[in-house]
Amino acid sequence: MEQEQAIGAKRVWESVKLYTVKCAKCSKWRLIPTKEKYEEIRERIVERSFLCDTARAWRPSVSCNEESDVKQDDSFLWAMDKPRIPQTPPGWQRILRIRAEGGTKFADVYYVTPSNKRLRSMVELSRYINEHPHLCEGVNISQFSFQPPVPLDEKYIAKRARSTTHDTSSTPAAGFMMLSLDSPERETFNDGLPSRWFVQTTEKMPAEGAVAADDD
DNA sequence: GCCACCGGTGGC
DNA sequence: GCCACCGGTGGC
Repeated sequence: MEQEQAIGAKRVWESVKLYTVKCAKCSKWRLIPTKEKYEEIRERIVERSFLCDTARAWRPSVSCNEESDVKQDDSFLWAMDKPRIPQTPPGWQRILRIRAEGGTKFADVYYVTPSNKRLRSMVELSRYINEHPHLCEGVNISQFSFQPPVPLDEKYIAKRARSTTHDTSSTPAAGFMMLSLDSPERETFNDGLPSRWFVQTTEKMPAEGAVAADDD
């Protein structure tokens, strides 16, 4: 039997590095330790408000009296995520890729299948499920959502290809990211933004992987 | 040659 | 007007 050797070969790089959710009571940001936990919270945030108390499950000492885990300043790129996105089925990955600043879109969502195939849309997904029933037992399309987050800083996206040719040294959006969830209390944000999830990245990163090594 | 990334567009 | 979908392509 061939192992999953091939799986490690393809590197799938998630833009989001950090996840945070806002306490519905004190409005402070609490970091979420894992993507899995974050997805669990995100799925049910509307029904179950997130509180600092919730974070005690992994951080017993935390309370509303403590300072926010993260400051909402511009050292990060923040994006609002959507609630009710289903938890990713076991064996699959839901990947968020943030695009470079100044483009026409903010982010792409895709799923990586148990056989390490990258799917870009519901069309591709349902085709895959049909063609690989043995890999997709107990899985159906209601468990998937390609809904991307939106940038908190709307200037991140160029509204449209404009005549103004700005020669930005367009930095790759790759960086440390933080995905965070606002409290679900109010239904409308400032300009009727639909939900209150956020993603953050740090400032510019030189390039993917460039930082890691001191060379050799 | 592959595939990550981006823009175009058709359907709503 | 928006956005889901997918084709093109540039960089590896």
